[in-house]
Amino acid sequence: MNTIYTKKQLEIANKLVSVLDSKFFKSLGEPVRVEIIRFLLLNGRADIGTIAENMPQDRSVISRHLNLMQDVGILSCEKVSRHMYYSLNAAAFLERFTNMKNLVESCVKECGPLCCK
Amino acid sequence: MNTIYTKKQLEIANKLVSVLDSKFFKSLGEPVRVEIIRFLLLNGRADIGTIAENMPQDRSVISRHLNLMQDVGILSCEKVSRHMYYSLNAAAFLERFTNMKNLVESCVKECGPLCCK
DNA sequence: CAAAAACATGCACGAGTGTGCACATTAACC
DNA sequence: GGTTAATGTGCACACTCGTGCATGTTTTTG
Repeated sequence: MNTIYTKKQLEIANKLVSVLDSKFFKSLGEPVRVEIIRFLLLNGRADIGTIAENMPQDRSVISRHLNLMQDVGILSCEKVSRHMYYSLNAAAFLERFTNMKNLVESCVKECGPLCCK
Repeated sequence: MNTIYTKKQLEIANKLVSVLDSKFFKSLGEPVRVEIIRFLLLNGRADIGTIAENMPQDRSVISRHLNLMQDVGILSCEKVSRHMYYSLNAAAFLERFTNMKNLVESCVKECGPLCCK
């Protein structure tokens, strides 16, 4: 087993674990939630009832999915009277993917010659 | 509910569902598997026994994780005598993140004014 | 040919979670 | 102030899946 790597390699590889957040991936690992993102992209801000009308699941189920995605930081929500409006947090959403892409790129560049073959 | 969107918006939003593959996200939603990726980045190609020695889980468990990640396309494997060697498929791994980042970027640009507020 | 090493696989157990229903809660409307 | 609409929540059920152990399979080694 090879235990010789530079500080830079170690630093980047460890950062990978934090950027590849399991909560974020789990939230996107559920097809229903991706479908919700797609809906919000096309239709913009909407309340729970409207979103649930376009999904096969029960309204309470959609409510829980939305709440979870807001916790992760993908969605923003705002309460207006008795309606709860959700919208895609596009900036944060894009930033997550940009960070992941950049970090994976750095990892491959830094550890590439070693990790492949 | 707003049902007026351009062909381009619809096309990109639908593509999102295919690129945001749930199997891929589920595979990265498990911390053990991210740890395996980190190990392969730092140590390069290794057989199952060597990888399992550095993880708290049983060898059979690691074997299943590796097999799953190979199915998804993250890892490559090669059988040499009775050893099964795994390595990170860096090119495919990076390509997945690059595709996701680019597509999300397109989505936000195309649907941004509509989806946010 | 027997024994050991490396791995795959079947099995059962437990934790997590998506789901739907019933009910509680909050706010607008008559 | 009572009713209705929109949402939050507790609960039970089923299913997925990570885990470890035991066993089977293949290949090397003595």
